[in-house]
Amino acid sequence: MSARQWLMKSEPDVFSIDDLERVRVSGWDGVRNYQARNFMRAMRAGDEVLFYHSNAAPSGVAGLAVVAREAYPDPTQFDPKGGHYEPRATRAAPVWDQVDVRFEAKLPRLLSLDELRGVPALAGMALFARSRLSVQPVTPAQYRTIVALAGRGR
DNA sequence: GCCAACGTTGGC
DNA sequence: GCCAACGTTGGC
Repeated sequence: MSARQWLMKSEPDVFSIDDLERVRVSGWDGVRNYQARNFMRAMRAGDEVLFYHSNAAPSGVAGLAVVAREAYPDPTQFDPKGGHYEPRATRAAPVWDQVDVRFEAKLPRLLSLDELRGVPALAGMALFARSRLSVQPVTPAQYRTIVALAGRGR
């Protein structure tokens, strides 16, 4: 089966596309929403990811990544001193998963949420209707549209 | 920093 | 199982 496409949000103050470029591969830890977790569980190695900067000025799609490792337990859920501790989780029965993503590219320019909202081909994106969902599927057509937009300029 | 939207928790 | 209270996300 060919790769599928996703959008994943990160606050650039915490972890940006530039950080991913530096480290090349990173675990996508800290997701604490069931729907987002379930989407990560559905990811397969090689799936394509739009790296979205949230809580930014402006927010928008900043780069491309690829799923490098499929879902496995997020280690931060076991750390009582960390901000992502999950008291219900045990090693035998973890609650939260993460995937690893590999840096692919920075887009030639950031595609802001505001600009994406104005693109008719993207009208159905979960990004607009489900603004709080930090991991979400993207259709191949939406993915292609965004990559093409980034290369074309405004 | 504010606050609306919305997901989660917990009392009943 | 309902739903009010609470906490978090994320745009602005």
